[in-house]
Amino acid sequence: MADSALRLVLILQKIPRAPSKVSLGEIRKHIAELNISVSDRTLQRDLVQLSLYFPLISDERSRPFGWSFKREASIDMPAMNPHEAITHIMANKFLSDYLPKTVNDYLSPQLLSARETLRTFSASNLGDWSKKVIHVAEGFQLTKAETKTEITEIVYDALLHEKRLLINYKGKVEQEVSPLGLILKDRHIYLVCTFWEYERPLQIALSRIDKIAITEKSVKLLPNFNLQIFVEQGHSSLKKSHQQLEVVLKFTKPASKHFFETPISSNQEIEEVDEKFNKVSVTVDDTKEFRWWLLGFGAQVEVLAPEELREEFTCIAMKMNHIYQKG
Amino acid sequence: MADSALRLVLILQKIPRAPSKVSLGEIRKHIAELNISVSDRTLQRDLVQLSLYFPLISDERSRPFGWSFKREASIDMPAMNPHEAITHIMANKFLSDYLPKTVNDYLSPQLLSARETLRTFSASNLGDWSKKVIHVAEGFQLTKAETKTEITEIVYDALLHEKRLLINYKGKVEQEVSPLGLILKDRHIYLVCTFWEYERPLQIALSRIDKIAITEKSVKLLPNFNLQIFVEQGHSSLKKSHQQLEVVLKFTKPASKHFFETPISSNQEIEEVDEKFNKVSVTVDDTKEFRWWLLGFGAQVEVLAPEELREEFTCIAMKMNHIYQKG
DNA sequence: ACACTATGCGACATACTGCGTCGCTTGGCG
DNA sequence: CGCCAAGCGACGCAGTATGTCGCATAGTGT
Repeated sequence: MADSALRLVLILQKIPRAPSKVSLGEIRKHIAELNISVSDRTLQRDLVQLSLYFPLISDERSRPFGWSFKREASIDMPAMNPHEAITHIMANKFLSDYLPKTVNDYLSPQLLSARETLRTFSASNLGDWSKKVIHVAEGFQLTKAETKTEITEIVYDALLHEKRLLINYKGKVEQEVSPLGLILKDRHIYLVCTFWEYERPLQIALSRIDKIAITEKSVKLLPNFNLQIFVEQGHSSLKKSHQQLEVVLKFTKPASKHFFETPISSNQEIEEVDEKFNKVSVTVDDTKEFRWWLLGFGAQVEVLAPEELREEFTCIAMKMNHIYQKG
Repeated sequence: MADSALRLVLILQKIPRAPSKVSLGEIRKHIAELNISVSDRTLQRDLVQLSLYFPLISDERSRPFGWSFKREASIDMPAMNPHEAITHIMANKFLSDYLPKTVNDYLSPQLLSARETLRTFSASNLGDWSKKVIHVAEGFQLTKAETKTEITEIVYDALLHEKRLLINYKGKVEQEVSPLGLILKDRHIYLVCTFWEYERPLQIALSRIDKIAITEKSVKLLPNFNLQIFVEQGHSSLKKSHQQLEVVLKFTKPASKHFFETPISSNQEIEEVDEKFNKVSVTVDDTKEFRWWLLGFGAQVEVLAPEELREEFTCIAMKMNHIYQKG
């Protein structure tokens, strides 16, 4: 039997959260794909019925009407299980330290139901579950970039519909760009795009865009563009080379202690030198980041090998000493 | 009739993803609480109906039967809109670089529907959407800890039900612990817990647990325990002090360049010294991490103020120079 | 500016199906 | 072994969901 109630549920499934919307035609198509044939009139009635019980809104400013859920509406199906709920809370704590607020806003419906799930499930009311999970950011944190919601949304739309954008960046004049992709890096979101008819992709931080508008013009296609390769080819100047370094380091024991817990790399070997020092041998990518990280240990580490790296460090140590001695 | 549609949705909402499950009795209770009175027979029929169109499975090995969604099933209501979908993909890329695989496994149903949403929505088939978003990890990355799924699940359960755990940690003998909370730090998940009847909370890395079992014994309660305070009180030795430092730094221009884009803190001021150097004044928390980060610049930065910090750096520079000169 | 078409919506009659009830069967538990 | 709870097939009736038709209105194309 072609159950009408079931059809209502299937329709509900196709209705997105505002500001997205679906037309009756799209719903008809979806229902037809499921081998349910009913007249349009019935679907119209269904929508009206559903809106009695669910927070649906129909945008009647233009025809066909567009149906959507209210923005904050959330109906969780399947019910979130407690493990998933914990995971959502952890993920959220983590993301909120690194990604712009916009990102967490979009994920907040899930977060709310995670909290709700744990609230009803928790053995006692010993406390809010979000207090049982905490994120301690590693390293020194630069300020997190905040991007205006409107700007993020317009960038998303342009990427989705593959339309060009008009942007004002850092107070410069309006530029027309063809969006290609997004890079998450250093707590910022960067838009990779080409300018006007040029073919060289560049990256711009969303947080630095002052004004933005989407156009009707389709993007300039770069058939061979690949974001992964774009990033790897050091446009982002990440890798010093694609080579690996076999490094031998002499650490003070306190400094080396935490490599027991968190290995630098999978082939790490630790060996005791004397009562004050450990020797650590590892293979790492030859990157700027590695040098930066290693320099951070200051006088707690000595580079024993390779010779080139030792020389780099000798040189830096000399220069630093020189800087501070002269004062 | 609209009642029946509403009822179906309410039932669906109560059905969790496998391996959790609900019995008809639990559904009846839930429905009754919402002031809907139908016979059990109707509910049974509803479940059968729903399973025609949704990936429901009923565990008929024992009575009452247990209903659940298939493990990978995801039904998003409201339908995910494209912006949410993009956000999910970004969040996933990001998390997978930092959190154990287990975490992403739990989030994967949403990820699947995000991909599906974008696949149907995308203007062209220019490519998989996941290729339009990329995450470039900042800094030097230590290896990511992987935790066995079973261990994570048991820890979650113990936290949820507030039961003690028996763990074998780093090959030591079995210990009884009362779980208190989770800390995310340095790409690891740490369990904060007390041992036996002791009252001092300690943290252990999930990745270092070899064997684990949940008990029926309730946790030892620490009424005054607060995870936030536990972390802040420097058990994790994060803050050198709660004080702020007014720092003046002299950077080489290349090094200072990226503070224009990514400020160190909100009150940062940059001023030109000469053609080679910029002077940067900022207020920062007085932490180890800040020193580490600053040291990473090597000879590209000079600490001008405060005097104490300058002395620290002078000392480190001397020691480093000493280390490398002796060789 | 025009007609044309798509969409939305009220009314109506009927076939249909969703619902509770009853009773039999099966499995779990003491 | 026996009792009780849960599952499920059958049945009949009430209620309503559905298709159809017709009209109004808003876009669309020429």
